[in-house]
Amino acid sequence: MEDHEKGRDAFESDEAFKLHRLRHSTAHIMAQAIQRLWPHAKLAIGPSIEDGFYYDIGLPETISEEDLPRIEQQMKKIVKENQPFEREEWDAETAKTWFAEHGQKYKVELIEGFGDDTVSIYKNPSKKSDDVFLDLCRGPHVPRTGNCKHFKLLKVSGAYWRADATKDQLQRVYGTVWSTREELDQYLFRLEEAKKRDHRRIGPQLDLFMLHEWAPGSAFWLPKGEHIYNTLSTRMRGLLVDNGYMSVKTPLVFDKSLFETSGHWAHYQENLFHFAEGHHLEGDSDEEDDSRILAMKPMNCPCHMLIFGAKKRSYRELPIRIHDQGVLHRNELSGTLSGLTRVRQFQQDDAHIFCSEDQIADEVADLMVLIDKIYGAFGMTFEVYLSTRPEDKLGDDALWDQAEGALAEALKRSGKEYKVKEGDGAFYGPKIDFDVYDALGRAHQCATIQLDFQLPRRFNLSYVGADNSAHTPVVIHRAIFGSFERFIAVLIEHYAGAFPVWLAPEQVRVMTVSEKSLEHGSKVYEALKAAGVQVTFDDSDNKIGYKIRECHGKKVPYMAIIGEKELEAGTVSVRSRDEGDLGSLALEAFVLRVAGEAQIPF
RNA sequence: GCCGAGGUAGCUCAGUCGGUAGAGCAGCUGAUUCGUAAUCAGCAGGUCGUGGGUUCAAGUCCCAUCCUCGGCUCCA
Repeated sequence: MEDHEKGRDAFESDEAFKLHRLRHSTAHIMAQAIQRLWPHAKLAIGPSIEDGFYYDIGLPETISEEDLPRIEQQMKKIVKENQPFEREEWDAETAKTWFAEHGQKYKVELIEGFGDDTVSIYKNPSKKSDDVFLDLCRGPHVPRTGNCKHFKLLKVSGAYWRADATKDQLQRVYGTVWSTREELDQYLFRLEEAKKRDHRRIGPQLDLFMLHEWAPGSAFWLPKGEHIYNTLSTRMRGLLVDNGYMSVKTPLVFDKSLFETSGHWAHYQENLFHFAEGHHLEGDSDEEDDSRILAMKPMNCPCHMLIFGAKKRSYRELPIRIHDQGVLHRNELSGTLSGLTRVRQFQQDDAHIFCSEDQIADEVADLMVLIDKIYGAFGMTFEVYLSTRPEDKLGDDALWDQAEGALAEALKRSGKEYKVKEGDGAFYGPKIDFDVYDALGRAHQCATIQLDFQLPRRFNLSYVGADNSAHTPVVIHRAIFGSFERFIAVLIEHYAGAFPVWLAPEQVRVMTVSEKSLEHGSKVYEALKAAGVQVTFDDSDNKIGYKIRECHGKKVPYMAIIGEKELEAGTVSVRSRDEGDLGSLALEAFVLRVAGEAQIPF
């Protein structure tokens, strides 16, 4: 096989393979450029990633964004030199010695990690100097550096050697590269578009939510955002109750015993907010005394275990489906917080289904129908993944066989294509993950279905079966939106803030052309309000053009413009956010239209 | 938490070498009564994230701290 074609089989398509090769090769070019600028730079790894590449570099000086143009310039020179990529097989010991002599300790560590007798090296000889850049690399690469013209460096950040916080902190330089100038431009344009849709920009702009430094990681939902939140949560609750769920509210603060039982205290303690029950003033040695330790729940499942366990249960009751939108707190690392997508306080459309093993397939099949319906209503598509038993799992193989079989069966019944991620399940059970795609084609993890054999055991849960003996129920953890916070963030970006009428916090804005139409405008406003429309009235004495412009900025779906013509005819002049001027409509017809579009489509 | 960048009026941003804090939009007041994406004028708005320090003098320099942002999964 040609050197440049090695590894083709691992990719889905020629296109994907070529992009990988291009990206990985450009990472080498960047490494060479950086080494020209900082000869003592220690190279770590430089893989291709989705849409680009990065290279991790150990360097005492910091590389800042201002250095990127210098690096790019150097890279352009290397591209122009059109150096070949030449593969060589080296004896591992020889390679280790070479890299050690050149101060490349990470490469030495990598070679030791492989444990192979030989390693492959890629050389980039330069015609202009004796300088030969070489790097430990599995390959493959494009034939020459001249193949990597359309790149751009994007950002620098920190990253740990081998993703381990106890190891050296390296500097990671990210870049992107494409086969053609057009593709590069398109990608950069997409980045710009995504920036414009960023929920952290649009959210405050549209008065949906705000953040404050005194509540890091927790959102303030302002009236318009609260309306969206409430629309989604109320509808979801109704839908689930219609589908045989019971809806509950459960406590926020618990004795730590609950989490000792659930396992969170042992495995999740660093993410729990906890405190002593006794009354303490600042400076007291708070939790060292003998008072009880309380913790805020990070998940609802332990509460639902208590509810199930509070009564003697019969197989006739199963499945028991408990829905709970309880407020959850997780003490995420300060550096990981981000807008609404990574928060410390949130709510989920959470539910736990307690059932027997042979009910799993039916339950999951029903969920697939719900998930399909809901994401369809938002115009979003999704991909499905089945994650199977990992190596360090709990429970015997027979149980896993049955559970994985049940999930697979449910997926088949749903008719959805799905991919299997072998070994990617949780230690306590297999799961189904959903990648939801927004309007920009970006994937988000929202819905999830996870089987759990362990938690019911930890809580000693049982039900009496038809055979009059005790059985342990299986628990299905499931969410459709996932966290409302994250889901609304996804929606804001999906719609770019231009929500459909049924979700829009302000559906119609009535506006007057002049003072002369105040009275008729007021009537229209009242009529819409009486019909249950989310309507506001702009009776300011600004010019109509100004009002339209302002309203457009707030992405209100409909403007009802009221002037003297409308007063005489008893109509409204309607301007749609998406379709522009719709002309005159009878008031009743307009009300009907808006009310129709205000129906929640799931 | 760690590495890097940032924080100036409600928002977007300017502020040179350390020498009296600026603009546009938004807001308020007044005028204007107007037909589909910005009417005019005036006024007000600031402990420059917070706390220390250096200096005759700090938005600017130094230290600490908080928050926000880019990352810390993609394994040569």
